[in-house]
Amino acid sequence: MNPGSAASAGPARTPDTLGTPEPALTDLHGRVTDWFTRSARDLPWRDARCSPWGVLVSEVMLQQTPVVRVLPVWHEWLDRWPSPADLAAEPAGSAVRHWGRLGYPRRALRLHAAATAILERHDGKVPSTYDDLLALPGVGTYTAAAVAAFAFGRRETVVDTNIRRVHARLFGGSALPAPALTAAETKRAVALLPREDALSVRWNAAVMELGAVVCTARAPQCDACPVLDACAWVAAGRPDPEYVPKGQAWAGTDRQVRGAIVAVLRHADAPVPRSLLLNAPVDLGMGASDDGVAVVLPGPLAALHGLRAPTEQLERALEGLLSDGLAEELDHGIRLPG
DNA sequence: TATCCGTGGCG
DNA sequence: TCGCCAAGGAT
Repeated sequence: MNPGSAASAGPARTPDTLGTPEPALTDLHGRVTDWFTRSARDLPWRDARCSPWGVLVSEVMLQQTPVVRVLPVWHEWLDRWPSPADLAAEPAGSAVRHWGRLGYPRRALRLHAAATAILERHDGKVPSTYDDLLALPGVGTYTAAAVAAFAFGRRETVVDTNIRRVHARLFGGSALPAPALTAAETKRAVALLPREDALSVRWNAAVMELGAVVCTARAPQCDACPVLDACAWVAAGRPDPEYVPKGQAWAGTDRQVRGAIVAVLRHADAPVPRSLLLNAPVDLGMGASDDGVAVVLPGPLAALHGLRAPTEQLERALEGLLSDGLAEELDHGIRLPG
């Protein structure tokens, strides 16, 4: 049961992948959490008064999006929708519109669906267990563990990209973790987790923070690291990464076109005619019409047509948005989902 | 499991 | 300048 008490001979050891004696592990816990106490960023979702809903919203917004860009949108959302019921009472398109430019707007859609599910299945209260959280739309293994831990104080094994990188360097001696999460990594994270609930929560938050501000991907600030002397990667002379991360293509992709279309819809106050999305108007003036059909801000529409995307791609991107529920088509045009 | 899904700042 | 990267999830 206790991962660290399985060894037979010699000092108590955590499992093979780690090989760190118990006292050394306790020392690491203390040094990293002490560092966290001293230098943690003051983020609103870390405030003790922040609701579980606020934590859930933050975790979804932070999926693949930096803290600095999340902050203003998070405040706007929590102001506007202080509870899951408040969001669920609105059309899904409202969530997408107020998502701003955080990217991956399907997350807004899923957050709205999660709010609805919370209302229907959990009496409007964010569930506190890993399994119940995992069942919510847009909540995967990371987010379920993070919310259970940070909003409810549960002992969960939280594994995000920051924690993976810290573990890879500190214990694995590698510059970067494997391309995809491995079973061995999860096992190691489980073995490292402090036994006591409150300490495990701080450990999760602290290692994540360490990866976010010190043990960063590109230019790690090793001089500020509380466990520099224990780092296997530094001890090995900071070897280069063992593989080349494949970059994310962008220019000319469907994603780029989808993003441009959603931007148009977000700024439109009425359904936008399909023809206006697919074909560049002869005169790019205001793109507006007279009898209440559509008024489109010129910026996003000009940006869309500025991509010079083939009509076929525009159509494919639009169909994708429609089938994903990020847009809906009415008789007179296309809009965010009502 | 590999791929798709946005956006913008930084080294 | 431009590729890399950011508290992932769903399929």
